[in-house]
Amino acid sequence: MKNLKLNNRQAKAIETKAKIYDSADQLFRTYGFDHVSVDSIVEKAGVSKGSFYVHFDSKNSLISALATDFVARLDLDYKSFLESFPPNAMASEILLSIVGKIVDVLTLTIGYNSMKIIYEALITRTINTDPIVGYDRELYKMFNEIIKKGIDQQEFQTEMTIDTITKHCIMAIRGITYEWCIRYPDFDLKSEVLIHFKILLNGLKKQ
Amino acid sequence: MKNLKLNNRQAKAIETKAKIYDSADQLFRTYGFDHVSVDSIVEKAGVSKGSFYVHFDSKNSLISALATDFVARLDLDYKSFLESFPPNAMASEILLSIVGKIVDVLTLTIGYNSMKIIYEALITRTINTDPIVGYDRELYKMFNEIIKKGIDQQEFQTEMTIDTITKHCIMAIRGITYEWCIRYPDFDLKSEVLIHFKILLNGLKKQ
Amino acid sequence: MKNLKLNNRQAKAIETKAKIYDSADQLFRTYGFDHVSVDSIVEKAGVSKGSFYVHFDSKNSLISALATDFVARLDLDYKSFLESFPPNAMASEILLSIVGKIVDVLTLTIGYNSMKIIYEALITRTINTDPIVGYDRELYKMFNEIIKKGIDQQEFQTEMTIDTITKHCIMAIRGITYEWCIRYPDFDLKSEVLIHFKILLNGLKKQ
Amino acid sequence: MKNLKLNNRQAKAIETKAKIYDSADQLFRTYGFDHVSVDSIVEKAGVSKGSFYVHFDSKNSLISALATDFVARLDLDYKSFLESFPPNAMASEILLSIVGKIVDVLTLTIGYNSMKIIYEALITRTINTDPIVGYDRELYKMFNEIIKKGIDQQEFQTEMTIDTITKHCIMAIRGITYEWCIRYPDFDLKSEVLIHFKILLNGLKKQ
DNA sequence: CATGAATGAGCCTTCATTCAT
DNA sequence: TATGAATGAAGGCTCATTCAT
Repeated sequence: MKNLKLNNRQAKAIETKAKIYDSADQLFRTYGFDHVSVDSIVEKAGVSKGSFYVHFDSKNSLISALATDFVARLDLDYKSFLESFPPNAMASEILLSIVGKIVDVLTLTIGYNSMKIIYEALITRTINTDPIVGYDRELYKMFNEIIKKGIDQQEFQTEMTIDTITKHCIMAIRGITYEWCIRYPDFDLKSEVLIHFKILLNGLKKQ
Repeated sequence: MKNLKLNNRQAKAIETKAKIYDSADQLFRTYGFDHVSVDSIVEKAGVSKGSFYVHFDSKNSLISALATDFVARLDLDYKSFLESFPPNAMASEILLSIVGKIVDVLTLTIGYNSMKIIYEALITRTINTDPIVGYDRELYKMFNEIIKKGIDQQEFQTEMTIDTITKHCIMAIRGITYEWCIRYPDFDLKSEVLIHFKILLNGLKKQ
Repeated sequence: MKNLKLNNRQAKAIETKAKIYDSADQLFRTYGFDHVSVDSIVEKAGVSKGSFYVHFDSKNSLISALATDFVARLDLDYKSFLESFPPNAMASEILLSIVGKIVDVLTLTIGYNSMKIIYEALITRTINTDPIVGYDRELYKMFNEIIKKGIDQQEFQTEMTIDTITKHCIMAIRGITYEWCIRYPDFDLKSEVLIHFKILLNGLKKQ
Repeated sequence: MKNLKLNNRQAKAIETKAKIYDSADQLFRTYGFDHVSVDSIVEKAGVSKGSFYVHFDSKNSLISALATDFVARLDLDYKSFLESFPPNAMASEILLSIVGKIVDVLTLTIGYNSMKIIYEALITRTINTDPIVGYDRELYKMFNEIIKKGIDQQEFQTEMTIDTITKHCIMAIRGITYEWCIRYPDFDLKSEVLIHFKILLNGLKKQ
């Protein structure tokens, strides 16, 4: 009986936390981390301010949690996309496809607003950036595999390590996305990324 | 004689403005635009708050002025560096040299702190970003010339326009610098930029 | 028991709000809305500035609340005064009495200082003027009844609508009160209002 | 020769003063006294801030000068209008005409904006209100004459002194104009003034 | 007379966090 | 767990006036 009560309370607690989490998510995507106050979050969630600090240490820790989950979901999506390729597909093709997929997600699913907010947060470092830029992020592993395949298939040169090439590919995407963020709306992310990768892949080819 | 007197007054005014300007510059470089208050600027400058608003319309306009001047000085420096090359130098060599020079300035002269602040401001768009990212910035013109030379010398392929290549080169630098900003200190800007350009130049070569 | 506790907290909060409210009321009456800062209000109330914004959205909303309550109390007073008249009293007599009562309240209870502040605010429109000048204010209804009675009793002419006469009566009071505000202390509000109403009532009589 | 120079200087000075005066006039009419800064006045006038304080003791004294001149011009206009009546015209007719004329000037020539600003200033008393509300204002003399004529012609009752009636007439206009200011644009000044005067004149008639 | 740089008090509002209940 | 009142530092900006030149 006591357990049951506790479970009820726990369930309520989880629900409360979820309400805060979801409200924050929506608000942040719309207005950015800096322009959303704890007040507005709890108001939208319909809970008290005190509750907020019961469930999250600070505004920043909520942001971090949000970002981590977000990236994890993203990479899961990319992974399933990647698994849809036949084993004998060429690495450069796969690379171009996944890059295209990523850019589509950035522009269509996530959208400029949210991306800008994330890229702001990354450089402002009010949050733990590791889930997003850490080399153990799932995304890096995926790229790594593809590059490795390219080298094994003798499509890519071996002058640089797989890790190096991986890093530079993802860095390129991030760099061009940053450019997109600061040039929006006068910048077509997809075409620019594809152009850049065309040069990069050309430069990586075994000659 | 009257001119002299006026000049004295004007000189004082210029001095005051400079004190504000310099104090702001130092504080911004250390703490970032958002974390420096007008109060702290005028305190450091040893002038009144009213004086601040005599010389600058707002905190933002001061930031803009600062950024514009900054970039102009930078490009002047790059230009004189560029002019030191012999006319028959190869485009890819010049490109690599100037890129190296730029990175040296970013890391050694300007420093991480200041760069991060600028990159923050760029994405936050609290400032007029045009002097920095506008395609009429002197830097673009310099790169343009070099690329053109490379094409004329039949070193680079002609599949893309000069402007496109120029943009992608500078975009690459900016992208990697952004990466530096979010990875510092675990990131060697110079070596990464050079690696990236090695790939890029390789991909741009006429084959 | 829990309710009791809650009530204690709520009581404290109400008390805090009241302290702010009362302090503001006193200060406004003395110095006028424009010359009382939020700082001075919270200082007088002995609470923090943050508390002010917990209880009121803005300085202006406090002013509005103050004005609305003020007028409501006033009209309640007038109403009870009005109800003290015997049903067969003549309309002109009642009118003269209530006008006299109003003027007494304005001069003796409220006082010149407060009145001037309200009349300033009315014309500056820094506040929502509706509770004071809106035709649905209780005062208008009272006057309406009296005028109607006067017409029913064939004391007043029927050339104008009841509403028109009502408006002009109240407008006259307001106009003369404005005159008082700009001529104080060289102006006897009561005698001037009575003279004016003597003329007005004379002009309204059935002939 | 010295005189000539001085005269030139004096002429310049007068011109400077006029420029300040005119600029202030325009700005005040548009934005109100409180919302026009000395800075904006001198900017519009194309003179220095120092010059402003050479010619006017303060912002307030400029406002006062402006108001005085303004009223004087107005009354001159009313006077010439009054003189156009035939000597045997009835007082009530003249009164109604001049009142109509005044209201036309208020609404059409001066306009709501300026009137509101004046009525604000009157009650705020940042300025010397005497030129506007002083009983020695030309307007009072004109009304006085008309009322006197009405009494002489046995049109008006003699229960009140000429001065009293005069005051109440002008007070009525001012009161209704105040009402206009706080109700604009939902208030037709002219028709309301005429209605009010119809009642008043009716109440003043000899019976 | 003219200039305009300098002053500095004043003002409203925001917000993350704490803590007693 | 949940509440929400209370805190207080921080921040950008306005403006009438002065005064040295």
